[in-house]
Amino acid sequence: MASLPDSLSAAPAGRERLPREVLEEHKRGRVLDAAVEVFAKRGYQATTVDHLVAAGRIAVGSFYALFDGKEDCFLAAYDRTLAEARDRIAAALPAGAPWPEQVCAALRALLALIAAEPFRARLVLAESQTAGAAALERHEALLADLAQVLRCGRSLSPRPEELPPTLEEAIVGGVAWLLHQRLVMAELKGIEELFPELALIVLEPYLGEAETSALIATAGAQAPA
Amino acid sequence: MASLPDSLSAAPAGRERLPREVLEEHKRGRVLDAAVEVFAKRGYQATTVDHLVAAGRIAVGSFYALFDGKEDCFLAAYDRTLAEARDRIAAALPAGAPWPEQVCAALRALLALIAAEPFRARLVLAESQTAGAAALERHEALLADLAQVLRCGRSLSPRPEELPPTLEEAIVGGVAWLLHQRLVMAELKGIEELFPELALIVLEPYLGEAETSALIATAGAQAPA
Amino acid sequence: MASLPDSLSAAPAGRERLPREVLEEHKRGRVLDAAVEVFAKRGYQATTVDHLVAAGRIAVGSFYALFDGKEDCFLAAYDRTLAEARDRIAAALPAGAPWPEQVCAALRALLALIAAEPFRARLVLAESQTAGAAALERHEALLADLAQVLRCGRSLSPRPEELPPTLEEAIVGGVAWLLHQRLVMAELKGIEELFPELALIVLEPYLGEAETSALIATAGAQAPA
Amino acid sequence: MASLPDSLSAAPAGRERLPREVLEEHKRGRVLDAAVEVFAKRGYQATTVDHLVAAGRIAVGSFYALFDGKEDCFLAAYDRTLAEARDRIAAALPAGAPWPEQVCAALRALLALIAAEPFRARLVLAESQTAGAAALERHEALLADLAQVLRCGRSLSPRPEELPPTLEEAIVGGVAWLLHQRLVMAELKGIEELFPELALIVLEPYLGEAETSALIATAGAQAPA
DNA sequence: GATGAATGAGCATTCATTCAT
DNA sequence: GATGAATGAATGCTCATTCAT
Repeated sequence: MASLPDSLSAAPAGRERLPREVLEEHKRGRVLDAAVEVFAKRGYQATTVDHLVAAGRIAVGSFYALFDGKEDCFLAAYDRTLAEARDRIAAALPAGAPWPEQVCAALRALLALIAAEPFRARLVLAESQTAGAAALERHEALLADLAQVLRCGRSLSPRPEELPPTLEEAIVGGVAWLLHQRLVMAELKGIEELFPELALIVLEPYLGEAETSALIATAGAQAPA
Repeated sequence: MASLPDSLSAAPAGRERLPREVLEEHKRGRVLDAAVEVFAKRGYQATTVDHLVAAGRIAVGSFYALFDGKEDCFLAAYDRTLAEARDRIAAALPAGAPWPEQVCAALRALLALIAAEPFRARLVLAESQTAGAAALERHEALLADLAQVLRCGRSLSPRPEELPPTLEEAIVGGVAWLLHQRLVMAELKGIEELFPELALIVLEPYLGEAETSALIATAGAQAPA
Repeated sequence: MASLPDSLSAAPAGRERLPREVLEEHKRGRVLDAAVEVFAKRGYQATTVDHLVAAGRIAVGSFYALFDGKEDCFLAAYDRTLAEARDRIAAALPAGAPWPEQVCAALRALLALIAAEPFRARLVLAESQTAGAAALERHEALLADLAQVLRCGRSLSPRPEELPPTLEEAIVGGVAWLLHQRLVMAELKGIEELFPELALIVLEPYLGEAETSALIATAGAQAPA
Repeated sequence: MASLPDSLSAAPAGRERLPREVLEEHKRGRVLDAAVEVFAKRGYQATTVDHLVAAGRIAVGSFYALFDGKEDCFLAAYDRTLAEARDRIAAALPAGAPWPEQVCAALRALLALIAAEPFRARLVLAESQTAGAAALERHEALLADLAQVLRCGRSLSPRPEELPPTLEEAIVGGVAWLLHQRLVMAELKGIEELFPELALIVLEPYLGEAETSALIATAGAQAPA
């Protein structure tokens, strides 16, 4: 679904660039971009195929050539959006830095992304729960994955064995809920200022209050844009 | 409607109980009980009025005499279920006991309720997020309310001012997420064993790790059924 | 349907007046009065049995004991209203006066009735055309009847044989249309001032312009209330 | 929609006519023709969308693509029918002839139209009164329009100031009523023979009995079909 | 006789999906 | 490959009528 490999492998010829597959992919991309906005604005359930078709400036038939139906379109939009977000957040991570700083950077990048792309954020963090079973599964997988990432922090804890087994799921679920709330209330102004709280909530269980606070103060100073 | 004769004539005799209003309410109750199950099993979106009507053993017209429509029925079922759950949990609280023990008792009661009534639990903790705007609002109000209750624990913390402002929302959201996961995966076996983890997650931020663990050990020993 | 004969024939006994049938009739009358208003306000089609039942302060079952259904209720209301109107107009006629003056008196009485009872007027002159086949038939019968009455005027014409055969139907239809228009537009203020025009339209074909105008001037002066 | 290619490419060749829009309009026309018949036969109220769909040989969805609903369909049928009738009657008028002869020609054309297209006549002259507020408004506008046309005749009257102000409304209403009666009774045989009566009713108030009779005799002789 | 709860046929409308052009 | 007209199953809802109490 991501078009990166295409542009890399289609290199041989000189002219006649972007022949079929690329155009195809480009079109799909356009439609998905439009779909993200429609899903985010109207909600998955209230969105009809006609809405998507109108927003994507394609014919109904083309829509069904591109996707299996509404749900498939949503999932494609979800996957694409999530993949891109992952890439961007990965790109924002300070390579080689210690885990806590990576977490801080990831949180910052996440909040920046939400602020920059509220529709996409809504799609991934809110609508994914109302778009049917497959989407819910993806949402659960995402949070489970993030919980797994968080679990690495246990090695930094003085007493890892005393942390509750589902601590990470709870942390991730809690943070997701905080963001979800902001998203559905459309209160995105200053969402980036949530960083200290979130960082505290996420890191405190592993580093303790003192160290976490110190780190946040430092990280706060480092924050670029 | 027309309960005048009832209240006048129903007092003396022992027979002729449950005259009009009571039967009416009883019927509504039956329908709501059936609705809870249908909503929980099929999901709100996949549920049609016909499903509800069939499960409730009433005619379509009667359904619309009882409710304004599908959503109204869901909200009524939600409200009823939540109110009853609140009552039961309140009844399980050790009056006069210190806050942490109250929290433990509430958590235990909650888990017992979920184990005993998985359909109702699903309705309140899972479907409420997919049943439209009004239901989502109720769900948000519920979590906000629980967060408010939790906020009382701050007075027990050695350094309340250093707790993140949205800590309670995160805790409640995190716990709700853990339960939600179990609910949608129908993994309810042994859900009551989640108690120690949940208690740790909920209380640790206020009491610290040591005290919380001690309390849980005690409370664990006390736990009856 | 009119209760007049009842009260006359039920005289024998001293006490125990108005036993069953009269009460029954009284109830029916109340319901019909209410029905007239409902039908006139909402229109026949938009009126439901529930509306009639609510307005008549009776139970649904009683409604069906009184009438065969909505249409039957309308027809009963129509008949009753029309019969009463006929009685009142008949009572307003100057016995023994020549035909043109009778017509004038009837027209005046009709306009006064419309002004005094707009709901009833609407029922008879407007809704009767939208209340199904039976009602339409009654409406046609009414106009045909009035046309027949008008036909008496031919003997006053200098050249009766040259009047078009359907002249009376046209006159009656024309007047009915004028009134219908006022009724549906709820422009009833000053409807009684329509008298000179209507009288001219009705009588001119028989009496000629000059005589008719003179009569109207006279009749106008005579008009009491 | 998308008629651009058509207008560009359709000019030269002789084939490929009636490209998109025309077919579309043709379909709508077919459906409206069928609708006229259905509405006329069953009456507006008794007609369901399913009836229209069946008669029009289209799918339910197509019906709603063509019209907003039953009422919209009726109004479209009414407008179309009335417009065509106006055109045909206008085409039958002897250009340059004096007003009374124009009126006679119009009346003849109207009666011929009714005889030729009884369903359409029923739709316009009868059902328009039972098809809801919008249709009734159209019916009133039509009669008001015709009354306005008639009002031109006043200049031919020896004493225009003595004609009642609403004379034209009464004449038009009267004639409409006569036709309405025939229509709902399905007595259309020999309806064209109504011409002399109608002409007399319409013209006599302006031209007097003698002149009108003479004109009708002449016009009767002229009548072609 | 009176009541009104219960019924369910019937209706208008939407929308995901197909397929001929 | 692209188009969008056509489809019709599915849904929510109303309301005239019945009948047990």
